Amino acid sequence: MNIGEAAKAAGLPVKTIRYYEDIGLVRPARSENGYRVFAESDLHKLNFLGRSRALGFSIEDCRALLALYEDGTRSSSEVREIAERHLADIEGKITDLQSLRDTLAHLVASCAGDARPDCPILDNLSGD
Amino acid sequence: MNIGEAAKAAGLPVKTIRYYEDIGLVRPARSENGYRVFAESDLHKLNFLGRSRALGFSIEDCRALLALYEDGTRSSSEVREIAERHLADIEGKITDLQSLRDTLAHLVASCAGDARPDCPILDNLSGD
DNA sequence: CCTTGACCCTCCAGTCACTGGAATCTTTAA
DNA sequence: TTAAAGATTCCAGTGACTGGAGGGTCAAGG
Repeated sequence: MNIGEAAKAAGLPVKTIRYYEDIGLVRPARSENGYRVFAESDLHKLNFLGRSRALGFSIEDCRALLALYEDGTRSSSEVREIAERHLADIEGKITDLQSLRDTLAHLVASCAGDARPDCPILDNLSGD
Repeated sequence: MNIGEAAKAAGLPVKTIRYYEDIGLVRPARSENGYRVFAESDLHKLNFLGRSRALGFSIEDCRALLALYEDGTRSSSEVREIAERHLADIEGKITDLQSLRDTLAHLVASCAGDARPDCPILDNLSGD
């Protein structure tokens, strides 16, 4: 299976798959002409990576998760720790964004948004 | 006023201020020895930039906001538009993160997190 | 007068996870 | 035969800084 087909099957751009090989996340074989050849196991890894990335895990987290996935002697606590850290990270980001949103929403609501120059948004940014 | 003092006054790292000059957001004067000299107006701009960035506006948004701030003939609708776009962007991000959080929270909750290898998190990532 | 340390300068490289593009080769279908 | 599609490598750019090397400048203390 060539890279284009693998990309379709995994739902990832071709470029991304080449990048994943570059950084050692997948190691597809090569045929005589130099083309990458993806086996079922490679496809499985690509799908795993796609799902992990979609959940927002960093590449390094994905690397660790993939290693744990392939390690039959893992303990689920190792996996859970990674996921917990990521979850905490996301919750922090949500909190930060919510506070930004509240501030911005107030500012937007207070601005007439007409042809006049007076603008509470700019007033706020310039230090009131 | 040298860059170090300006950095303290604006609450920004020295490096960041140099970077802002690089990309044309501020244009401090120079003294004979080549040192940057920050006037009150420069400080004001730096504070404006710090607050805009803290609200999550992109550098290009900041550039536009600063230009509007300095343009007495602006209409507040221009400012409001930028803020509204940014607000919508943030709300989109919050929604995305919340859905990630929900998924992750379920996965974390379903994982024993003990010494055994069985792990619903990995099961999910590998496609069930 | 000299040194020390705190500043300041510029320029280059790295971050993260790709993405775009150039230049080239191989395969496939008409 | 030829054209299109798909493959290859390598280089550069994204956003918004940040770190570091290698140097210049300035005020205070001995």
